[in-house]
Amino acid sequence: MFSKFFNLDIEKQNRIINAAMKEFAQKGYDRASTNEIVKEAGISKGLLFHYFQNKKQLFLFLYDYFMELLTNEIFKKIDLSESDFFLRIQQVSIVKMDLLKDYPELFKFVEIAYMESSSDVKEELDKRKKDFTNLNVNRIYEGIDVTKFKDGLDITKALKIITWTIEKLGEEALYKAKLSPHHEIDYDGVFKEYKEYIKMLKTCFYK
Amino acid sequence: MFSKFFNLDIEKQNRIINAAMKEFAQKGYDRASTNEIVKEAGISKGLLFHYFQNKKQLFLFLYDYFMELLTNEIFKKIDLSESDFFLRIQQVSIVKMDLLKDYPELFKFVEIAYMESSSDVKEELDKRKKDFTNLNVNRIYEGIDVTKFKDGLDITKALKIITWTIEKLGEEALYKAKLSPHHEIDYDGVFKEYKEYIKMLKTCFYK
DNA sequence: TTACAATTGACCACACCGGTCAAAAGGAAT
DNA sequence: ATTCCTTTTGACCGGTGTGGTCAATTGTAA
Repeated sequence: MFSKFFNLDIEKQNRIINAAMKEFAQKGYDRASTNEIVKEAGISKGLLFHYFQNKKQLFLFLYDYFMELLTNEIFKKIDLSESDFFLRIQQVSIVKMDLLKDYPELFKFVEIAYMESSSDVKEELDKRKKDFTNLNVNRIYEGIDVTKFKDGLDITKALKIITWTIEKLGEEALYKAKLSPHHEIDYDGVFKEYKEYIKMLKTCFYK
Repeated sequence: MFSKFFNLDIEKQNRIINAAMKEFAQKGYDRASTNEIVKEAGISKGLLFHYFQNKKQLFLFLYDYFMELLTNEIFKKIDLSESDFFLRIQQVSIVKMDLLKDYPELFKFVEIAYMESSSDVKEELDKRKKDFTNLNVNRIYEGIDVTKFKDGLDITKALKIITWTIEKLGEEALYKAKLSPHHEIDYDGVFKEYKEYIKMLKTCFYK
């Protein structure tokens, strides 16, 4: 299907993939412009449509490509036998941060793909979602050692509060980075704050 | 400036305001279409531009209109002498929910205005933000009775965890509503869950 | 009947869109 | 130098939708 594309030198492949991903992430499917993609990738319009039949195929290719990359990266680096929830979720956070370093727009792309989905691609996208979402998301909560939590505690709620806090911390870090001069995330600062919150939540919820 | 507009019967004013706000909330400034606005409002294209010089003025008018409405509503219904943080934030949540009932798209509009801001309106918008944001946002944290919190606790962090949890609860409720058949928020269910979370957080952070 | 304000919607020039295709450029083998 | 094939180009196409205009119509009150 995309064998022609994969015969390109990798550097060019990546230029195209990242340019397209960035454009879709910023503007969503409908508003994303193939003209902008080829300009950013430094190739001609014709070439893009030589490798990808049309805009829709390009988008779905990117979706598959990054979803596989994402799951591979996450489950390669996560130790699912770790039963302490805080350590488990810390692993996830670190993998996410690493990915965010290499592909700054990746999560926005995934979010776009998950939420909006213009009618053009919605149907194809929904097929793919069913195979993926809950399967992998819930695996992160599997095998957690609940005996560490205080007795009588609603553990589901506790896990949610912890997850939400960490998510919001990440969002805050991204927002701060956006306002900073070079749009860089202060990883050390974030991690330090992160550990402080974890400590607080542990005294809250652990025995 | 907009005296012509305010001489219209209120029902028509509201139709125009809500149609425009909805369109901007859904698509952001650039993609929002004046054609869609007039169609939704049930007026002619010419009339819109009779009352509002151009798209930019219309957007800024809406921003001012709703920001004033929002602050008025919130501070009218909030008892700032209430020094218990949970009760204080509960008041805010209730006001927000009420507003969401009357203006379902309002918060998305505010978010759009706060985040994206096409270059066309960014400059004017930034001026307005400075006057507003921190002034009103931080007032919600003013005069809180910190003696109720456990000794040695990092209160700033605790307040954040509480705020974030409640925000995420709200987001979750909205997302659920989106998936439900009539897009209705299950207020009773949300409020029940809300109280359970509050109870948990109180045992965490209060003496 | 008149005068004025409110309202219409066909119309404009323009920007940009996804996609095509004849032609040019590059490279390897002869 | 010539051939042949692949890779790459970018001008070009028909189409869509835009923000904004304005001559003409309608409503209204004197």
